[in-house]
Amino acid sequence: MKVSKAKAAAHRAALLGAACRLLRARGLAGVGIAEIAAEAGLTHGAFYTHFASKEALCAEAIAAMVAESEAGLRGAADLDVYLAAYFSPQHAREVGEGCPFAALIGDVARDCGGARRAFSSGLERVIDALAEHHVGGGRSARRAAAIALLAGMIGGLTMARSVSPPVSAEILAAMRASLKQPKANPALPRRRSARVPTRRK
Amino acid sequence: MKVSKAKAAAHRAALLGAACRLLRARGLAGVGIAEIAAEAGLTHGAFYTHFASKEALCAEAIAAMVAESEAGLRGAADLDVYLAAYFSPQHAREVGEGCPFAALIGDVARDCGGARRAFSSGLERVIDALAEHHVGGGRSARRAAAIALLAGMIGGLTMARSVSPPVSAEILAAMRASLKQPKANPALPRRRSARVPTRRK
DNA sequence: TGTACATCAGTGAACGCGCGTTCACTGATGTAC
DNA sequence: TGTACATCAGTGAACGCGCGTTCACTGATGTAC
Repeated sequence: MKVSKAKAAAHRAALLGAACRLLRARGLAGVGIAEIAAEAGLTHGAFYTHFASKEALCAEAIAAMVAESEAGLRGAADLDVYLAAYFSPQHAREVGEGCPFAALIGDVARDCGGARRAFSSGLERVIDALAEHHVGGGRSARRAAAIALLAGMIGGLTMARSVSPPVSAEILAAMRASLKQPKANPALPRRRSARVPTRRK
Repeated sequence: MKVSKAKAAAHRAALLGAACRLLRARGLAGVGIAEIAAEAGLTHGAFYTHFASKEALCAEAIAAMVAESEAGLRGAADLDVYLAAYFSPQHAREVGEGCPFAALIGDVARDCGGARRAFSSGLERVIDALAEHHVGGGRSARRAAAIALLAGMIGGLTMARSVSPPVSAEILAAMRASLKQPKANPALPRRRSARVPTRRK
């Protein structure tokens, strides 16, 4: 039966929210439309009044997740605090609520559709956001430093999620120590000073 | 019909080889038994005379891939040369022949079976192999440095594979510059010297 | 060495299953009068 | 404001499809004599 426009909009938001959680936790191929709809309190048929296809949903969910991620990063006052939380055991455990880049980069690297486009444009914006946390050097040098940092973040977190608990803890600790105070940035080997402090500290 | 034992052994090796290539290129869920068997010149029915299940094949294929990867790393004379090749556009392009950790870490992070066990034990051995390329500090400090390096490798390569060609090139260049000569190792912030040269240079 | 036959690697039809998607239908909504 | 009715969000059965796996069967292999 028909429902009010407000309820329909809420249903759409619920579908998108469930998709964000489930896709992150289990991957693009690991979740079905029926489960996403059930999580949102609907049947699978209703899904298609809100989204054209699973592919369209994935693209929109990824766009929403990376936008939220970018906002969180831009709102972070202290990069060290942000990184400590990023490499916390809790973040390693809660894949469904965590960094969408770490959770979905493997799936997206093989995708060729809208999901990849949403992911990659979000990744670029996050590189810029991270670059703004560095001072010194030109735009491309700051971007290079941001890329190296982001690579360590994504690689370190996914590594921690792929091994047994004790090794996971060792990896998280090593990454926290490694990326804290990125003052000796090897991406700028010939700058007069290797010191690249975070913007606010 | 029956075939000679030598041919049967060759068929098994062909199945495993095809699995290694296809699984890396398209992920654990992205390839079917029928396609792997066809790639090896067999039909899907023959597959089950060599492997108990797809899960068993995945575990064995991952074990083979990570062993080969570890051997390549241990045989590398110069880490800088190894890293330059690792972050080459060719390596970013040829997923099916490249680093199994970067290709499969997303899938394995969600797996709970033999595939994950094979992957994680291989990852640990590669951490040790990388640690041996560093001198200075105790075992745990060298492992921490190796973890940070490996995180950058896996994260950087998967990032380069998830974006458009120009950004991919930028990421690869930034990672090559960032990880070359890991002399200023942030994993050892309080050591008397941050200089941790590679073993042979 | 030659023969008879048990073994078993490989074939391909068939299985149940879950997937993404479609569609005839339902009935509350919200608009036209 | 009250009523009649077109709209359309949601339901659930049904679709084709590809998957992993099974199994009766085939026929070359390789062993026992």
